[in-house]
Amino acid sequence: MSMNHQEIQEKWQRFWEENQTFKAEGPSSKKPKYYVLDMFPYPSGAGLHVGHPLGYIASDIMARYKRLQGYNVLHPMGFDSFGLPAEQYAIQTGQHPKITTEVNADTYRKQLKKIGLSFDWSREFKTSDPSYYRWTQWIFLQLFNLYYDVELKKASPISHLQKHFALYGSKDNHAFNGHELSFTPHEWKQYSSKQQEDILQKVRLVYQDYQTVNWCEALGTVLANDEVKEGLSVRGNHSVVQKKMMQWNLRITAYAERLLHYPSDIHWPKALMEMQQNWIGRSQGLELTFSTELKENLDVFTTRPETLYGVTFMVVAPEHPLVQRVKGNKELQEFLQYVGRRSERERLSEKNYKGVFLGFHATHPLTKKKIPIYTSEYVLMNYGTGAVMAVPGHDERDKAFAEEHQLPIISVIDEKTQSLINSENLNGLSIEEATKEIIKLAEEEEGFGKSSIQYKLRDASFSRQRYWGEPIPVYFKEGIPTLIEEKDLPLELPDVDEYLPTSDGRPPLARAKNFHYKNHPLEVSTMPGYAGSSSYFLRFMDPHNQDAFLSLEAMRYWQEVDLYVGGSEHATGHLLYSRFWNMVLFDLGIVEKENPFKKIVNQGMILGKSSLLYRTKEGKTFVTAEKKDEFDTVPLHVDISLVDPVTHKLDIENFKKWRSEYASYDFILNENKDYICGQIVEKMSKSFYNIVSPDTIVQEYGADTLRLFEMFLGPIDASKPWNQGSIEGPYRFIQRVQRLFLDDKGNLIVTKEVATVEEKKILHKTLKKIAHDIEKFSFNTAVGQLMIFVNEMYKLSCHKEEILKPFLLCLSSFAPHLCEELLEKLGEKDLRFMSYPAWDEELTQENTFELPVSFNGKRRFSMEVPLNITQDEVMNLLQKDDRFTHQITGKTIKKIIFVPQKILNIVIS
RNA sequence: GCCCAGUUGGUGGAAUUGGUAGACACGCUAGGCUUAGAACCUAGUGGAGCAAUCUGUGGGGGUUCAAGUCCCUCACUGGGCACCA
Repeated sequence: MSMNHQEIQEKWQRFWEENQTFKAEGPSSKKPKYYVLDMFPYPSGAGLHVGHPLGYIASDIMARYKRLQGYNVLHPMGFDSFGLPAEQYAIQTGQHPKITTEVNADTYRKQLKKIGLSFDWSREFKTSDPSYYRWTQWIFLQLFNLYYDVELKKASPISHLQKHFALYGSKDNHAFNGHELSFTPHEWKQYSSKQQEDILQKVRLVYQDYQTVNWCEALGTVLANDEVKEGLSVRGNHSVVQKKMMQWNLRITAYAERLLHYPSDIHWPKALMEMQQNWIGRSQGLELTFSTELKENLDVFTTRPETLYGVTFMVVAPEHPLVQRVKGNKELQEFLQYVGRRSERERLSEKNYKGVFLGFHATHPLTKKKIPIYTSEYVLMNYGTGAVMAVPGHDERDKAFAEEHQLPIISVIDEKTQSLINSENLNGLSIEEATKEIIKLAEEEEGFGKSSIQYKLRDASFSRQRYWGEPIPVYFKEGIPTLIEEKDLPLELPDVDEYLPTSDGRPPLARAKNFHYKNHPLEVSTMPGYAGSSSYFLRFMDPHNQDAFLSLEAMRYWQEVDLYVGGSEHATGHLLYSRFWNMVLFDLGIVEKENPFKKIVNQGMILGKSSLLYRTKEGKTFVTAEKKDEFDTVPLHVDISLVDPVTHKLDIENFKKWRSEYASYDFILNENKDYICGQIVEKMSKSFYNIVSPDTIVQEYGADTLRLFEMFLGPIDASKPWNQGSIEGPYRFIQRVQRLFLDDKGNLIVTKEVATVEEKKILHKTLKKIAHDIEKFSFNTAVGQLMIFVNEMYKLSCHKEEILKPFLLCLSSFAPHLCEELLEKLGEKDLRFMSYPAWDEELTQENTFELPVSFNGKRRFSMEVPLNITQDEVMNLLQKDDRFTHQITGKTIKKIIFVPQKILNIVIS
């Protein structure tokens, strides 16, 4: 009789809770620290499916393993609880999102505990708790009071800059973006408070500005670039248009260069870093000034300075200021109207480059030729200078435009020799030499340009016209955005009668009564979803501190997240914003490390297997999968609980009950009179009826089996379908482990016998391999090793405590409930006071090995030899071996390759 | 279009980084136990062949004594970016 996993789970989960087993020690701990963090979830109404815990289980194994290794492990969990679904539910039902959030978080917490995850729940918070978002708002205050100093390369207090302005005006200021300012100290003093603030807004790290934003009418809010895909909102697929609005923004562009660099001790997946680097999109080039027939010059940015002689026309974005200078050009007006009508999406998909000549010219800085200036959609206002020097000879888009408008195309680089042609005195130079030469000309001799670096990264929009988010701690004093005082934080989210925008289109917070501060109106937009998640990992270090965001002791002790587990989809969102906030806090001396996450592991997605019925297009009939091609059918998702997971046979009776509208339908069956469903692998989703809940698995097989199974599915970072059939393996393994310790009646059969060398060797090799696999995050092979160990014990009929007890410690990170129970039966009180067994290095080594012997690269046989055998010794042995003499009879040995401990290859002819 | 990752039995996946494939598990086959079934235990299991042996890591080519692993090329799958000058 095997133990009841339900009972054991409940027993130990209660034990852990009562004894606060996983509570991390404070910063005064003498132990070394290890901080393992999971990307905390948004608690949705659907609860967890088996895909969610994949990363949690992996990080939990690491946390438990590190505890056994003697580390003080911080392994917290919380909830990213601000967000759209709760708000939309509130709009529909009138229920306060706080309540929805609470209920959903409770469900999540319960589900997570059932899996036996060793979180320190004493540190839990939700981002929507006022006691937490107080500190999110506090960081907003910091950002508001900072500018980025390009000389010091760090954030600095805005008060320094104010002093500079009063003494020297805008001259020689080192503020990022400060070059746009131009005033004397006298003028500064004459400015009104409002005018001064308008200037400061141009340099603050969080600032208000009219911005062309991604406005989603259907969601009634502004979206960040990464929340929009191909002109549609990522959430809900609603259409998104460009609109000018007064918005709060984060000046993340100031940190573009610093965000590009990672310290050498950081271990992130390569793909993740590349994604971030592409997103930041640094390009080095030359900014050139072309004089025009108007008063204004035209600045362009190019990464190909060497093609300067190939410029035959200029193109500026339709939004470029130069375009507005043109008056009374009917064709241009029509064109601008046409552009204005088009959505972002249409503009991007356009491959025929329409454009209009503006009616005047620029002068080429070297040839002094007149170059016509055009405007076209393919040039973007928000990259570089919003204007390009067109080189149709070497740029596809410029070429397409030139062909469309019959403009000359000059080739300046010979394709064969890769050297310059048609470029006057540059002719014959290599691309590299020519680039240098042009830069020299531009910067020094002729002075028409300077080296420049451009980034694709844009400032991040920080306003949302939404209710369920952190209120922005700003009020408007005579129209001047002013911070509320730190002592008055948190600025709590007010109650409203409805969660919709007002009739005049203002955000829901505008509905709140008395939403004022010192009799002035408060900001009514709220922070975006990423605000709450951009510093939560720091707050976990010191979650109950009422006086500070993070105490000095906690910061010095915990330093950074050692291991961060989560999905790679956060590469350009959460992970980038978090690094940015962390860098600002680093500049302020509030955090110890410039980068917050030392190692990141991206877990893959567990996909669902959906079942499909095939309905004929006309007629009320379903066709079995084998015969679906004989009919014209449309697929229909059916709940996987109605389908046999192995045979894919449909339970027709229950299907008809599930969907009564199909009760009268006919079923065309196969030869065996069965209806077989089609299968496809896709994301687990409510709407596909393919969700497998961890709760049912835990109930049927136990939490330990679930944990082992999820780890055994494959590499942690791979996406893989949930394949329920193979859960039997880990389930049997758990049973087999039990049977090593207990007989059918549940009596302990473990003996105190002394272990043999062979048994010890197996144990110590396992201990070593498992430790290595865990460190390498190779959990699937680790589980394999555990299984091999148990198989070996069966073969040897070994029930010796000396061997089995250390094995339990090794297993306990994977299957904690079972191991606690068995260890208790062996007289151990509490896993907390035990440690991962040290292995004897000598016992893990073999002193002989199987040397493969091959001839001409073909393996013929192998022989057991001592580890350190020499080539001569091997050859001596071989002379006496029939298998060798047989092979070389009548042949000559041309060459012998002997690689110690690897192979002996004999080349014969 | 560009960048990255991948392609190994019926299935999920191993392979000490160039050392002679397929660990572990599922499934399947046979046997044992059982009145029977379930569970469990034992053995087998890439393909072909009675066998020796041959052949095999998406296709083609190459480097090497030796290639799943390195190079070139093509195909496919997944992910990211995409008028970024």
